[in-house]
Amino acid sequence: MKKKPTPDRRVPSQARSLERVERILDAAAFVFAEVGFEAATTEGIAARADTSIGSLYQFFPNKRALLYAIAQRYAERVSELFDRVEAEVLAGGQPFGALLRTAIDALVAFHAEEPGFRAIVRNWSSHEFAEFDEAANAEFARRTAQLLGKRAPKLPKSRRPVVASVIVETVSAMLISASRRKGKLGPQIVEETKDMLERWLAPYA
Amino acid sequence: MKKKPTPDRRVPSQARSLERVERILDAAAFVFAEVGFEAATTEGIAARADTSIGSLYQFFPNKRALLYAIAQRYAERVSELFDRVEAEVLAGGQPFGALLRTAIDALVAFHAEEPGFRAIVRNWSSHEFAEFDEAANAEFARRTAQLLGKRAPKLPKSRRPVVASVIVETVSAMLISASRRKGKLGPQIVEETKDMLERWLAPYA
DNA sequence: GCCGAATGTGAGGGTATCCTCGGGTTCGGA
DNA sequence: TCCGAACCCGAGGATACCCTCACATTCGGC
Repeated sequence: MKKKPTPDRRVPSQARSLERVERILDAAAFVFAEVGFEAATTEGIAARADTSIGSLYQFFPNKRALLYAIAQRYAERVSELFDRVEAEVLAGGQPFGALLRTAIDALVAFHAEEPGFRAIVRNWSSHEFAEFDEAANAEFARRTAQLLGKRAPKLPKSRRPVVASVIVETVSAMLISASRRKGKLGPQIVEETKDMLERWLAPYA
Repeated sequence: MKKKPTPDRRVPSQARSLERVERILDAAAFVFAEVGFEAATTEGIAARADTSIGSLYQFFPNKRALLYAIAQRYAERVSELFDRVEAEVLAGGQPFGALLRTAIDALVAFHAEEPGFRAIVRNWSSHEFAEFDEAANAEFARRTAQLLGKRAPKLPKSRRPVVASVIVETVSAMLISASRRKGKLGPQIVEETKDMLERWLAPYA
């Protein structure tokens, strides 16, 4: 529990180092998603990025900065996903249930194909990253609550934040548990979860 | 990723050592629940148990054995909780929704007051304990599926295991997320989750 | 081609933590 | 009371891993 001096790092400017930083982040995302943050080693990440441990520390002050960088890289992508859902809401074409299902499918696909996102979701609720967890959850819950305001008018305004929290927690638990199962069970879990959420929320639409 | 030799340990026989083992387990449960498994140190656990690191390793071959021992200690208690719910089901007095709510309340209370149980649930889905996670989940899901067979006859038999899995994952995610919130938000999350599960499952009753 | 800045490297220092081990202490049956 | 077994202890060996640093290499404007 020491204070971290957090020494400054060089900001990459040449194309060579920019590409190297990208490779390091990809490798870190892969390794974090694969074995978890604690078990991951910086040397392993450097090796997988086909570079040296020294280069890694040229650009990242410490291991945790890697996770933060990945988070930042994906925050925007998830935010775009929200944007798209909001656009759908404004277009007003889809019924509530279909909208929910589409959104969840998009998240599941994103989670499946992006090791970076998996790394984030997996370590989401880790002890080490309580503040980060809090911030991410607050952001997602806030936007979810906004959507509820538009598509679930029968839901009392005071309950919106809580309902949004439950949605966010339920969906992220689903992502993790579904991705851990082998065979057909994963997709089945996703489908049942969609049913659950839809039936729960439908009366408020 | 080495093979663990897992050397044998002495089995406590005298009252003195039995009590010491209990103290060590209590301390381990507390520390694991407090800071997480990875961040916990065996020396810290020994200190909190008011004993020495040497004594700890007299009875436990390694750190992970502590978590397993705690799990075993609580497996029985949770099993008893299931027994009670099953008895209620057989008695047949309570309507489905009330039964669900009672069961969840019991779990929430248990989770709140037992650091051992918190330690287990928290590390439940940790990477390091995949096999253990699998086993625990399978057991809880199996019993939940049985209960569904009795109280949700309209649910197709083939969907029972999946629905049971979703229930188990949702409830454990709820336990963790609710216990992390300060103030009234925790209990509110519990209430909303109960609503969600009840509304989802009611049509199958 | 020259040269300073940017970049790359990996052996090793520092530290944290798991677990052992040899020696001392306490217990409890005879 | 006696004695072997059970128990307790904590310094330190072994290991793992984060991160630094001094030096080598490459880049790119001139």
